[in-house]
Amino acid sequence: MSNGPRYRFAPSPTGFFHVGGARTALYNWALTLREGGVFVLRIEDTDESRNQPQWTQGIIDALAWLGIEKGHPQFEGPYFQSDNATAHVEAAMRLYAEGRAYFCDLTPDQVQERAKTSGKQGYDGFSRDRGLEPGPGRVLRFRVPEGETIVHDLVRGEVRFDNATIEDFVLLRGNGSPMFLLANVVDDQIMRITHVVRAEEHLPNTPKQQMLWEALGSSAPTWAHVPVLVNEQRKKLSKRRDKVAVEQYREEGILPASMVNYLMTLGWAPHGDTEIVPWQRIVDEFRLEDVNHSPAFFDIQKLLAFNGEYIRKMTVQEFISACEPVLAPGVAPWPADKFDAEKFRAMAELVQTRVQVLADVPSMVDFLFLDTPQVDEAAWTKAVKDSWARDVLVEMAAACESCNEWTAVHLKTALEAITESRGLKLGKTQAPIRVAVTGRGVGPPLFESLEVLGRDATLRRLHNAVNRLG
RNA sequence: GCUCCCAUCGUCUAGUGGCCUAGGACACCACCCUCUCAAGGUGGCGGCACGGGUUCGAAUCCCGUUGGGAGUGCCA
Repeated sequence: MSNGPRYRFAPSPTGFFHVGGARTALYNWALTLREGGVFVLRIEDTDESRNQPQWTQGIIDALAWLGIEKGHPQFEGPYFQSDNATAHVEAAMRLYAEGRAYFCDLTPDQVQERAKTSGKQGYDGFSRDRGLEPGPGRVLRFRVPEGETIVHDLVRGEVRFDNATIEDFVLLRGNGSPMFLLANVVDDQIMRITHVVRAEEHLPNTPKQQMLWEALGSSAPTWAHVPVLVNEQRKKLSKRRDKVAVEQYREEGILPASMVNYLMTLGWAPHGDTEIVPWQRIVDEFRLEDVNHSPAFFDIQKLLAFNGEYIRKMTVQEFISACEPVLAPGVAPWPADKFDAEKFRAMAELVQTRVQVLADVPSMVDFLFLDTPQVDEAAWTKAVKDSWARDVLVEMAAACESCNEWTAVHLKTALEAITESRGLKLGKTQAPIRVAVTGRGVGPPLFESLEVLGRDATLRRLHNAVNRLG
C-alpha cells in the first residue's frame, strides 16, 4: 500500500460542511478505496480570520457520517496546514534565495493604482528587478517565468496557459505568513500527494501551483478538476444563498447512503440504467475520466426521491431504528411521557412508504401521542362541508362503541355499512373521521390508525368533532 | 475587461463516428390499484444551442457564433 496513490481532501474550516465538499471528498475516497491508496485529510486553517476550531470537528463528523472514517486504514490525518507554517516559509525563502521570487513593498492600494494608470490588469512586476531585501510590510512574489504552462487534467484533458497572463503572485504576506497557493503546494509535497482531485474553481490556480511544484524541484501531481455544483440559477452553490450544509440534511433525516449515492451521480453515473446502486459498485466503477465536464444542479427534489427509495428499501426494524432521532424527547412534537414505542412499531410499516425524509415521520404519527391533536382547519372545513358529515360521525361513534373487536377490519366494515346505507363512497366518508381523529386530511390508512389509537381516544375525538359541529 | 472551463429532455445523466426514428432517472401528465395520502404498475410529454466544415455516414471529430459558468485578494 505504501506505493499506492495518495489522494487528499483539503477543506478549510470556515462553516458547516458543504455538499460540494462532500462530493469532492467522496470522489477522492472512492478512488482511494478502489486503487488501494490513501486518503489524506488536511485542514487548511492557515491564518484566516474566518476559521473556527469547532468547524474542524464538524468536518470530521460529517465525513464519518458519509462513511469516510478516521479509523479506516486508508484514512490519514487530519493534518493541519498551520502546523507546517515553518516549512512553507522555508520553501518560500528557498525560492527567494534562488532568485525565483522577490520582495515587493507595494501596498495592495498601490498595486491597484498602478494597474489603473497603466490600464493593465493586476500586478505589473514593479519590483522584479529592484533587488529588495526582506522586510516588514514587504511581500514575497513568485517570479513567473516566460513561456507556457500545460496542465494535464484527468477530467479536462490538456489545458494551456500563457504565462504572460499570469501575474507574479504573492507567496508570503507582508507579515511573513504564507499564502494558500504556496502552503497548499508545500503541504502536498510533504504529504507526498500524487493526485489532486478538487473542484473546478481551482483550475485557474493550477498553472501557478504547477510552476511552484517545478520551482520547488518536483514534478506536479496528477490533477483532476471536477465541475462545481450549482443552484437553480446555475450559480455555484453558496453558503449564504443555498441550503448546502450536510449537517442540515442529516438532521432532517436524509440517510447517509442516499446522500452518498446522490452526490456521486452528480457529474457521473454508474453503468446501466439504474442510478441507485450500492457504494461498492460505485467504488468499482468510478473513474475520473468519466466525470462530466459541466456544472451539475444540486436538485433537492431528486435527493429526496433517492432518500425515499432508500427508506423503502429498509426492513421495518431498520426503519424503526432509523426513526429514533426524530422521535426523541425534545425533538418530537409531543410530551416525552406520551410516546409509546409499541404504538409506533405498529404503525411503522404504514409510515415507511409515506415519507421521503425521517423528519416527515412525526407528523404522520403525532395523533397517537397527543391528547388533542391540532386540527388542520382547511382539512376540517373541507371534510365536514357535506350535510351528511355530522351523521356519519355520530353513527361511526356509535359503531365504535358497540364494536366487539377493535381491529382495523371490523372498523372498516362498520364504516362501510354506514357509507353504503347512505349511498356514499368510503373515500368520502373516511374524510371527516380522519380529520376528527388525527387532525389531518391525509395520513396513514385510517382504520389501522384507529386500531392503534384505541377505542377511548377515538370515541373522545369523534364526540368532540360532533360537538364542534353543534 | 482579461484568463480558463463548459454546452444531450425542465433537471441529473447514458452515448466516445454506423447498434440513436437518442436510452435511463427525478419532476410533470394520464390511467390502473385504492378508505385519504403515499407506495407500486402501465403509458405519455419532453432533448443532441446555432452555423459551417471533415466523412459514405456525426449527438459523437474540427472551426466559428451564441449562451452559460469559474477565476481574476497581502481568502482558501
